[in-house]
Formats: sequence, C-alpha cells, structure tokens
Amino acid sequence: MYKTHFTSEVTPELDGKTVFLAGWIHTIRDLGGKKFILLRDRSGLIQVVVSKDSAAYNSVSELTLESTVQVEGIVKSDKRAPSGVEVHALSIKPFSIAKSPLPLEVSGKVESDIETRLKERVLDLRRVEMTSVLNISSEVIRSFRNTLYSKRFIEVFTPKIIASATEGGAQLFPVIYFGREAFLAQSPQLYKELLAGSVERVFEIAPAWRAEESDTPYHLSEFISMDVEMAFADYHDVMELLEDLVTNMIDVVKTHCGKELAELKHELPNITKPFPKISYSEALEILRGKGFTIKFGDDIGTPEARILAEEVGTPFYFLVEWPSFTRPFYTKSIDSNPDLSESFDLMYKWIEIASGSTRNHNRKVLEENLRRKGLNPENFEFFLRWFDYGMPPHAGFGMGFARLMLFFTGLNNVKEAIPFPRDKKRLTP
RNA sequence: GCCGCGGUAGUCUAGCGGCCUAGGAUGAGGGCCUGUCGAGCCCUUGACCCGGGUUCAAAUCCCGGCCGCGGCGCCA
Repeated sequence: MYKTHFTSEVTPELDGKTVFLAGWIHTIRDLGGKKFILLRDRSGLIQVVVSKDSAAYNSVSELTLESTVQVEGIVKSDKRAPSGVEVHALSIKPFSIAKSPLPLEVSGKVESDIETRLKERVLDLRRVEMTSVLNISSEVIRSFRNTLYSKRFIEVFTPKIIASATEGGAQLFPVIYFGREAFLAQSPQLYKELLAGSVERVFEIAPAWRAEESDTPYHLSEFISMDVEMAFADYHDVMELLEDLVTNMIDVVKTHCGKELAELKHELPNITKPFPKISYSEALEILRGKGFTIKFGDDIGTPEARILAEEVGTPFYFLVEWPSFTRPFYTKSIDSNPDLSESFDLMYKWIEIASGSTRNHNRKVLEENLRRKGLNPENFEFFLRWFDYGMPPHAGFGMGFARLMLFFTGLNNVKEAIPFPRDKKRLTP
C-alpha cells in the first residue's frame, strides 16, 4: 500500500502519529527556511510542512505542480494550519514529476475555457469542482439503484449492437457486424419491454447513441440513459416512481455531498411530491395566453418550454398526455380519447430530462401504429411475436443522466457534467 | 444546419487603425524570506488562429477559411 490514510482522514486526533499519504502536489509555498505543500488526493487537501532540517527538504526542489508523491510524516494538530491539522514531512518520495507549465491550472487560480478544459480533461477532472461533480454523480447513481432495488426492480443489460432502428426518428450510428450492417442502439426501449414481459420490473443504466446534428449544451452523441420498465403498471404509476427516485436522490446528495455542493457553490432546493402536472393541451393554452401561435400537434420548442418553466416556477414538472401521433409506436393512447396518449415528459426547467408512457401490449394495435408511421411490422417481428404470449400491461421511462446532473451540480452544459463527452466534433479524449 | 458573438504568451485577460518595442494576472527560471494559507517582494521569460485584401501605417478595418461559445433547429 502506498498510503495509510486519505487526506480527509488526517484529523487532530492523530496528533503525533506517523502516516503515509499519497497524492498530487496542489501548490507549493516556499518561505526559504520552510516550505508548505498542499497535497491533494480525491478526498481533499492537507498541508504538508517541510522544514530546512528535514530529510525531505532537498527533494522538494525538484517537485512541480501536479507531480505525484508519497509523503511520510508526523501528524501535528496546529491551529495555524488551514484545516487545523498538518503533516510534518519526514520524507517525500516522487512517483512522477509533472511537466511544466501545465496546460490547465488545477489549483483554480486561473479559470480555463471549456474548450481548453475538455481538451485537457484529465487535469480538469483533478480540479476540486470536477471531483465534486464526479462524487455527486456516483451518489445519484447509487440512489437510483437503491430506490429501485427497494421496489423489487432488477438491473439488466440489453444489447447495444442492433439490427435496425427501434422507433424511427433519431439517426443511428452504423457499425459493421461480421460483414453485415448493424447499428449502435439509440435506446434499450424494445428490449427492456421484453424483459418486463418476463421479470416484471427492470432497470438499466447504459450508454445510448444518436447521430443527430444537435449542437447544444443539452445534447451528446453518446449519453447515459437511465431506463426503467415496469409490468402491471401505467404512466401514473411510473410518474410516481420517478418522483420517488428524484426526491430520494436529492435526499442522498444533500446528506452525503454537502462538501461537494459547497465546492460547487450550489444549493439544492426542497422538492415536494407530487410534481406539478400540466397536460399538453393546458400547455398550449398557457402559451397562447403568452402570445404564441401554436396549434394542436405542434411541438413545444425550447423558447416555449422556457416560458412554461417560468409559469410553473418549480424546477421539476410533468408535461403529460401528448398527442398520440407525436409519440413512438409503442406508446398507448388514452382509451376515451385516442388522439392523446398516456405519456409524459419530466422537465427540469426547460430541459426534458425523462420521457415515458404506458406501452401498448396489444399486438394488433402495435402493428397498426407501425403502419401508420410508415414502418413495416415485419421488421419488428423479433419484438412483436412475444406479444402473442401473454405480454402484461406495462409502462416505463428513460432519463438522461447528464441532464439530470445539471440539476444536481448547477452546471449548464452536459459536456461538463460527464468526464469524457462525445459530441459532433469531439472524439477524444 | 441557420443566426449572433468571439479567437492576443502554457493558462486567463486588457487593447479594437499610429500613443503597442502589445499591458496585467497566473505559470515557468533566478534571487530574498522559518507560519504561509490565492503568501509577499525584486529580476527574467513567453503571445496577436490561418490566408488574402484596404491603408503611408493593421492585433485593431474588409473578405474567405478553420475553431470555439451562445441562441435556434433537428433530437432525448
């Protein structure tokens, strides 16, 4: 082992104890007869004091910012130290001396453009703000899993190389599969439905790919989709589930990520259940009242969604019961009014972060819907045939992880919220 | 893809026809300093995205390209 403690575990109670720490050189303040090093690891920073009479003194002169080292030292509780405790170095062993100057300042003295930050991403991820983002990400995922486990969902994995488009619409990335044409999955939709048809309650956290022109702060070519599918349930049931998922995540992040939120200067609002629900038709009325010319069937675009978000006032709200023909073929229509569907979008401000519905479980209706959308039911036989063998009524949704992270971090670009984003122009790092 | 704005040392910025031999911060190199904590002080180092054009004179104005950011569209 290279370290006996993380820097966050060095507390005044350890006074007098010898510890081994390992991490990165965050800053060096050289006062001549004494040098102060801030040593950083994932958990935080600790001050290391190197005095002239220490054996470690000479090795400090070769250290550059972001070099990795092991520090052996004695813990000293001292109110002059930034955190009330510091480590007096006995020896400092360098592992890797970083090149200088750095292409990005990890210490945060000079802020870099997002362009530079994504190019120099590994250094950028060492910044305390980005480490906080990654820690929060992990807690959000953990909470998502725990809530679903507690409701008897199981985690599944669906194929990511598929034969054809699942729902039309989005552009697919082609791949060559043993000489045949295949595509990267744009969504686990059909497979998660089939799984729900076998084991009732499933979820998946996995990448999905869309070869769209989209060039905005809310789109990625490769994104993590948090998918849920539930048998013997309708869209009301899964909206309620979604409310539980989101509010539990907020609780977990508030409880475990206070330090991270402070680092990001971000506060999470109190969110209460249920979230406001606005029907598509109501949304049109609101928008018309605001001077928009918008008719039944028109999409609610970004400028319109911004107005709605302002009207609603709370960060999260549902837009429900969209026109059937604007939704994919597997979306169930409302029996009493087939022009509308049992569907919803969960909005965070003006951004759609989740989208779901009750699904059709009747083969005839599915075939009809496919034809209506100009798709050939024969191409969906791998999916449709299972509807002959006792498909339960079911519902589900997919949620965009990076978009959700905008809420938890206060960031306003999904490319910042995940470590290595893929967009129209970025394929590395 | 369309519209708008922008591209100045490793990083971040000021300058927007001649006061620019391009200013500052941070980094880097050197020096002083035994309690710094965005340490301080002194010295040094390093830049006008690319290609055309206008002009006596271009970082600065015009045109084209590339790249970036924002808005919109497409899409989730």
